[in-house]
Amino acid sequence: MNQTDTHNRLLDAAEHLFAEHGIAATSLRAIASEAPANLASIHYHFGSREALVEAVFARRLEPLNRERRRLLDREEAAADGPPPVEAIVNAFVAPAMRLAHDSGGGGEHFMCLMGRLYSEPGDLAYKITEQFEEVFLRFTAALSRSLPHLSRADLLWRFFFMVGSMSMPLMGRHVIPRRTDGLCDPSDVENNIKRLVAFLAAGLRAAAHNGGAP
Amino acid sequence: MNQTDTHNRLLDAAEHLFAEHGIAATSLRAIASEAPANLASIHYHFGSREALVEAVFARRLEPLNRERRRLLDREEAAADGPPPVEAIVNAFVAPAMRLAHDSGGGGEHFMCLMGRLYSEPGDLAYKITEQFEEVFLRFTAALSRSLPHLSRADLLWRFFFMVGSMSMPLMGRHVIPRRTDGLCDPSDVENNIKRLVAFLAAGLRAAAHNGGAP
DNA sequence: GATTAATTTAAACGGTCGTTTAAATCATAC
DNA sequence: GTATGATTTAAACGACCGTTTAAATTAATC
Repeated sequence: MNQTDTHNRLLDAAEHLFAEHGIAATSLRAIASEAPANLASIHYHFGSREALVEAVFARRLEPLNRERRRLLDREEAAADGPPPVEAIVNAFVAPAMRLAHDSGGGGEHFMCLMGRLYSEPGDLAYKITEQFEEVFLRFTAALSRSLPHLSRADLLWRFFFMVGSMSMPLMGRHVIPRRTDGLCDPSDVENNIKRLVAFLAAGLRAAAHNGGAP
Repeated sequence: MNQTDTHNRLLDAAEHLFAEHGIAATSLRAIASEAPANLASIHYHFGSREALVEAVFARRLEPLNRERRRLLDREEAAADGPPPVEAIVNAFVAPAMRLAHDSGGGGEHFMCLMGRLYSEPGDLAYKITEQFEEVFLRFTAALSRSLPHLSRADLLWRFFFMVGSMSMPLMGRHVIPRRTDGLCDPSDVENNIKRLVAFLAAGLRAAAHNGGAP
C-alpha cells in the first residue's frame, strides 16, 4: 500500500457512510473501521474531521462541474444562436445523473450525499455551493438567452426548481422504488435523464405567472 | 404552567433546532436549554429521543395533509370532470408553502425540517413518508385523471419531481437569497406558489419523452 | 545496512452524548 | 392542612466523540 492508498480508502469510506447515514451522524471511528485504517490516520492525512468532509466533496465536484461545462460548451458551439432549452438542461442534469450510478468511477454514493448537502449543519452547504459558482453563472446565463421572456427572479427560481427535481432520483434511491412498487427505478439512468429533460424544459419554457415582465 | 406547556415548549424548541442544525446534530441538552426545560423532562414527556423526533413530525403533518385533501376535495367538487392540473398542483403545494411561513401557527421552521427529512439517518424518512400514503394516492390519482397521456411510471416520476421542486423554496431559506443577492425571496410565499404552479403544471403536461405509451 | 523521513499504530485526553435514578417541588382534592 | 399524584429537578452513569501524543513500523536514500 503506497501513500495514496489509505488516503483514498478513507475518502471512499467517508463518502459511503456520509451518504448512508448523514455527515453529522457518521463518526471518524466508523470511517476508520470501514476503510479500514487507524483512527489517527484520518488526522494524519486530512488534519481534521471538517477537512475530511470538504475533501470528500472536492474530489467529485471538480470533475462533475467540468463535464457540465464541457457539454454546455459543445451545445453552444453547435447551435446557431442560443441552444435549445433541452440541450442546456441535459448538459446540467446528465453528468450528475450518470455520476450517481457510475460504479466504476466510484461516484455511486456521492450524488446521494450531494442531495443531503442542504440538510447538513453549519455553513457547509454555503461553502460547498461556492464550488458551483461558475457553473451557476454559466447555466443561468445560457438559460437566460434561451428564455428571454422570463424575469431574472423567475429564471433563477426555475433554476432552483430544476436542481430540486434532479435531486429526487439522486436522493430517493431507496424510498422511491419502495413507494412505487419498483415502477420508478432510479438506476434507469438514461431514461430518467430524458424524463427530467422533458419535464424541466417544459416547465422552464412556461409563461411566467404574472405575464413575465422582463 | 400547566402540563402541556413544557410539552409544547419542548416540541417547539426541538422543531426549531432540528430545522436549524439537523436532527442528528441536535442534542437533547440543547433542546432543553432552548425550551427552557430540564433535560430529564424530555424523557418524562416523550420517553426517548426518537419518540420526540416522531412527535415533532406528527404534530404538523396531520393538519398539513388534511388541508391538502380539503383543497383537492374542493377542486374536484367544483370541476366538471377532472380539475385542471394547476388546481391539483396548487392544492398540493400551497398548504406546505403557507405552513412554512406561518409564524402564527408556528410552522415556520417545520417545512425546512421536512426538506431535511430525506437526509436523515436510518428509517426515519420511510417511517414519516408513511404518513403521506393517503395524500400520495389521492394526488397521483387526480393527476392521472387530468394527464391521461402519461404512463404510470412517467406520472409517478413527475410527482416526485414536483416534490423536489417544492422543497427548494422550503429548504433553501438561507442559501437561496444569499446566492441571488436577495432577488429570490423564499418568504414571498404567494408569488412563489404561483411560480411553482406555473412551472410544475407545464412540466407535468409536457409530452412524455418516449411519446408516452399509456 | 545505517539513516532519515513517511506512515501507521495503540493509548489516552477531556468533553458531550442519551438515559436513569431518586429526591424535591408543584397542583389538586379531600 | 394534609395526603396523593403529577411534574420538575440535580446528579450521576457508562458510552462514544474528535483530537493529541509518542512510540512502532514501513519505505526510501545514501
